[in-house]
Amino acid sequence: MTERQRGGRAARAEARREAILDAAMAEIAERGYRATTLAAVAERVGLTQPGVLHYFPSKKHLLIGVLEARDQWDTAALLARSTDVRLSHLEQIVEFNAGRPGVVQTYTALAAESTTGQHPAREYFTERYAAARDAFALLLHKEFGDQLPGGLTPEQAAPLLIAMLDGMQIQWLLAPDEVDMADAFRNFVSLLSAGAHVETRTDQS
Amino acid sequence: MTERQRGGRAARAEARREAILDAAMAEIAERGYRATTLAAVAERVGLTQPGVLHYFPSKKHLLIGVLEARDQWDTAALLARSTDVRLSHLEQIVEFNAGRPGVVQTYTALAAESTTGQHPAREYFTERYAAARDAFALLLHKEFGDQLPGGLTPEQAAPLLIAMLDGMQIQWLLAPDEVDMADAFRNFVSLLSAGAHVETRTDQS
DNA sequence: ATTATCTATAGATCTATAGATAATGC
DNA sequence: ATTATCTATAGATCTATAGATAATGC
Repeated sequence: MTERQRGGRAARAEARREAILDAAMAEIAERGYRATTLAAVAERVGLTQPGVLHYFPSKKHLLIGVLEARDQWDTAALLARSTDVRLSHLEQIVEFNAGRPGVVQTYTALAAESTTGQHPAREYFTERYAAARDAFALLLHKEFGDQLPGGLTPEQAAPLLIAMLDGMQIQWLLAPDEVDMADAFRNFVSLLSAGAHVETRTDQS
Repeated sequence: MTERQRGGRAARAEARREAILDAAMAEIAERGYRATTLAAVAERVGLTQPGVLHYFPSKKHLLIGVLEARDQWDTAALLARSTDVRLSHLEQIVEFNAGRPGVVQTYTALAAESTTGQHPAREYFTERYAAARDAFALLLHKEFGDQLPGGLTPEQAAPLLIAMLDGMQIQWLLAPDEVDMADAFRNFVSLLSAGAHVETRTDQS
């Protein structure tokens, strides 16, 4: 820790790596992974292109680095860690992310891009979505029990909720002024709460 | 018509163009637009790469051609044309498309890809989604009136429905065995019908 | 004549490697 | 010594153009 504060060689290297990841994230958010060039990432951090490759030996390694550095904003990861997240927290997260385009954008665009061809992140996203479905199902179960409106189970509703968030992301990225992520989320939750046999009394009613 | 059957020069040219569009569509579905090469498209139709450029003067023109040839499967376009489409028809379309990966896949992947950077299809998709939101809102209005479960209006529910379909597409492309598009659609419709003040009696109840 | 295709290639990128040089810390 | 960066460049692609040749139909 003192070492980090003093700024030894290792600490500065770590700072560089993070700066490169930030730059890569921004580039990927703007162009997608395939259209991102190492040179553009390099320029963003003030290095030459081989300079970047000193820290990440290939473009693929860089992508993996970006994906692994996700945990702060990845909702699924959050749910996996925390045992007691409720829908109201999720709303805050959605709202927070809506204000920071670059980050979430990176993930939705990357996820969609990863579905095509032999993409280096395909496996990553396949596993991530499977985990997200489980985590969301658990959350919905805690929130609504095992009977949702329309006779849906939490397991059936979870993928819909995730899909809705991803799909809204696309619409929002294309028309940020006409579409509101947080509103959409609230509306969807209303749908899930609608039939709710008021058996789970909410604290604010 | 007889001209087409006889196969005049123009007719054969038209057939070529369509074959090229099919090939391009397949390539784009597999790799996305940016990763698709003219050479790969050419090989698929048995031409050389400049041979393809004889029909579409640039890669961008080819993409535009693909997008404009969409009308058969584009749900939004269908809704725009037909005045009386109901949710049950929509379900059939979803089911039909679920069996023909390549086509819908192309559009969802392209739509997501178009959100990044200066993508040649960005404007196309922006307009398409705006039109889709209107069309779906109209459809929902006809189906459920102006009061949906959770107090949602058709205008609020329409983007959610579209988003859900797009998002499910991503999940399905990543895990075709764990995810079912048609099921998801039916489940979402259940959600929309749930609170439904049984004023519209369903025939099977 | 016009249209369809081909070969050849210019020109633009991009990733990744090789090898040199500068800076840092034991 | 080790690490950080740079310059230079090989090698791989890709789009698009130029120009030649073959096929087709008035």
